[in-house]
Amino acid sequence: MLDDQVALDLVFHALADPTRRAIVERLTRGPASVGELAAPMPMSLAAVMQHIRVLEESRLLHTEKLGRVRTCTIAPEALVRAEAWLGERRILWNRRLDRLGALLDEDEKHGTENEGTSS
Amino acid sequence: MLDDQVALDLVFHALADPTRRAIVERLTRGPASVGELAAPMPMSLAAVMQHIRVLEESRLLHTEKLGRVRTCTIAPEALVRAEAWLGERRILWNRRLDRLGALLDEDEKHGTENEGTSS
DNA sequence: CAATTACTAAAGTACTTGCTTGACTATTAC
DNA sequence: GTAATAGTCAAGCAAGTACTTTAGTAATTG
Repeated sequence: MLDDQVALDLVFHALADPTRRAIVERLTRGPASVGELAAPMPMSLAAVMQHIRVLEESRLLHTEKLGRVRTCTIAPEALVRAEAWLGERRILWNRRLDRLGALLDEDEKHGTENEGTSS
Repeated sequence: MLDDQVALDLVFHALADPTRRAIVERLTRGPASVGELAAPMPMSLAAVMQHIRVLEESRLLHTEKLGRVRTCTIAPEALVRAEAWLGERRILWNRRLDRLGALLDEDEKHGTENEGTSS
């Protein structure tokens, strides 16, 4: 529960940068080396490496070095976790709206005037 | 497309903080005033106000002031947008894995040995 | 072997965050 | 009107971020 919070911190923070999202987008099309990921980016390879480290620490991807090239692969679990958190919020919010709507319908039938949001 | 990127930057950055996620979680149960949101937090009301501003700028919530109390309400569109981005990545990744799996099955039938990741 | 390639490590820097405190402004209550 | 409430503004600060450059190391190639 507590580590869960930290994990979400890391994932959302990792995704809050366009370069890092671009890396994730690239990797959904298949694994790539650090060099391949850096090539289209308007910054130094060292900078891209730092982004990769952030993504790895957030568990959005994992890497493996073979010879002199490090290959990066997406690791979907972290992505799924973030999606689950968002989905949960959406569901709870919609459920609440439904309840509110139902209450309003009830009130309409009985001709009452107050909203009835249980504080 | 370009503003889209900025919007995602803002939403993910806003969600990368546990205090702000707690605010969003609270608001999924219904609107609340700044004071109500600040009460359970281990920081000054001014600090909570700043978090609320970040959330508002990311369009995760909207606020309205009536008399001397400002009421905050969740605004689900931004949340849905972030969820959509994540969902898209997951779908593309799974589709790729399916294709890869199908190729491996094919290869097995034909008794070939190479993987066939189109570089 | 020497040169190239593919990364890695470290230090420096401009900018941004997440707070704080203190002073201030409107409402509302007594 | 005076006092309490609910929020706002702004300055300041410690820590963190997103880069850079420079100087490496370990694999591969010719």
